[in-house]
Amino acid sequence: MQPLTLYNTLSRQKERFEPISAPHVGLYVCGPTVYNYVHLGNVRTFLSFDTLFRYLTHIGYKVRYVRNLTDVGHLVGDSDEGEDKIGRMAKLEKLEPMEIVQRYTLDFHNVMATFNALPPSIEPTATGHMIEQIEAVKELIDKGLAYESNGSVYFDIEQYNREGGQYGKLSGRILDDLLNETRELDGQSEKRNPLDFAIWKNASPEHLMRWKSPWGMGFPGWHLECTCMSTKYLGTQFDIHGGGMDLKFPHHECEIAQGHGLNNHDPVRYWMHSNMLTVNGQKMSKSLGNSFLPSELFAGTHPLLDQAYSPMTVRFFMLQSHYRSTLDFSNDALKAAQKGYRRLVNGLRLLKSMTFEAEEGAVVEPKHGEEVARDNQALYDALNDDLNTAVAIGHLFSLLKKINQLDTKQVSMEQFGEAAFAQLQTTFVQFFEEVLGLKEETSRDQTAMVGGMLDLYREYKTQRLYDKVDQVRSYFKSQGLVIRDMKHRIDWAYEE
RNA sequence: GGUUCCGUGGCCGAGUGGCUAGGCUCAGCUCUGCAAAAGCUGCUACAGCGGUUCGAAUCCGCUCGGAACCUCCA
Repeated sequence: MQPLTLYNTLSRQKERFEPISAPHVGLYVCGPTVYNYVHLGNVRTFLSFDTLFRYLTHIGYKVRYVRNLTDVGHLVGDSDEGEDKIGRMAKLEKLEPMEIVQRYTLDFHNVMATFNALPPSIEPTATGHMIEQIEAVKELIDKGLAYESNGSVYFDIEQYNREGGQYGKLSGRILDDLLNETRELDGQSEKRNPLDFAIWKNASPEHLMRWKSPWGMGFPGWHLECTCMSTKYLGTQFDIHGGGMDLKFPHHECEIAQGHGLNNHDPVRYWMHSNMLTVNGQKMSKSLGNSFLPSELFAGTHPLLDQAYSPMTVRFFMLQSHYRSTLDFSNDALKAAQKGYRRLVNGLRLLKSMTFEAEEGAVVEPKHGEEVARDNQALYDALNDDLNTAVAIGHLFSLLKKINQLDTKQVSMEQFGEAAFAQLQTTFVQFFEEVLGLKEETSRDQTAMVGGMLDLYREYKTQRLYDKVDQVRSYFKSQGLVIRDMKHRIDWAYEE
């Protein structure tokens, strides 16, 4: 197994990754709230963890990757007093909440597939785990860590800390500071302490989404679903929990409190947080109104873009930075990424079409094999170092040079050697496709190409080059197309 | 105000004590019917000021600039 190190937010340093029970790895990532289209900032986080999932799998772990869908409980606006996001959209659009959830879930899945992200092993929903959540609330009340107030239930942070909990340890916050700085908010009278967070919310009849509970009709608090679902599918303690940096506080802090409260030990060994995608140095977010939708990118319709960019260009662009660094989104940066990505794809195509052939007794220059082996090792080293995809890509470019040299015969296969060539193929293809999740994108619109072929056909016909004419016809046929050679017009059609 | 992070060559972006990351752009060369591709070469930076050290982009301090979190957000 590779000596993988990961940056653990809890310890604020890179740590050697040791799973609880190798070769099995439990990975949980906070998924989207499906009340709107996902934007590229959201996508970046999911692609970062997709790469982690791919690499863990590549180096031999059996990963159970759980990524939830939040379809209830995530509130709009301040604290615990906002409206439910799904419910709000449902009212606005006069739809059933489940219609909202369905629409944006489908969009999310499409977008992730477009970016060549692998689906998680389990994709649980908050509404599908109502029983587990109600049970967890009961248990926390029984343990004296939560209290009911007006039909809502709150997690008691002071009590939790009195019993040895360390609320704030993930985000580096000191409880006393938090207490001193908390603003006064409306409706806090229900809580014993402004920092206490809702694990169950009372819901009045106007609420579209509400469930029966021992505390009346209501819905679960946002933080609770991740605790319940991660516990259910990965156990009370699992290996890796990921999410965007903006979830560190309070969401993940609350998850630790709930998990610890329920099971008397921390729920997670390694906490990983991916950094934000920025636009002109500012975080991309819906509320700031500077977000890009994937569809705007593919169509090039966003006002800040001067052309369209393909999904793989964007994936490559994101991989060229480290997941813990902010990444700034701009035309120039994307253009550079597009060029680089295409060069690598061209290399991939060449490499796949090459075969080793050499005369017997040819003299092999060992340096090629050594260099390929060195790059291969460097690729592993880079990814083992907290998933440094940027450095890994650098080594892919180093291998690309070898591919091009072979292709242009600047280095002969004889010199290169069979073993070196085999490793070049394996390493390049595996890292490019399997680990980094990049792939060749065929150009989608072939209308222009067909038109050009048709022009050639006309030309050959005029010149009475009937061999060529037949050749062109058979090309069309091989693509399921036919040429319609009519009196006044030549056109193509789908073969019927 | 509190906590944390960042400031790298024309652009993007790795790198945390000595060993030129890489990509894009630009210039030159080789190759070449043209065009391209490819290969080679060049452009050698670390916000500013101090300090530690034989040696700092990398550690420490200050200054300037920017960001995230502290409230829903990937």
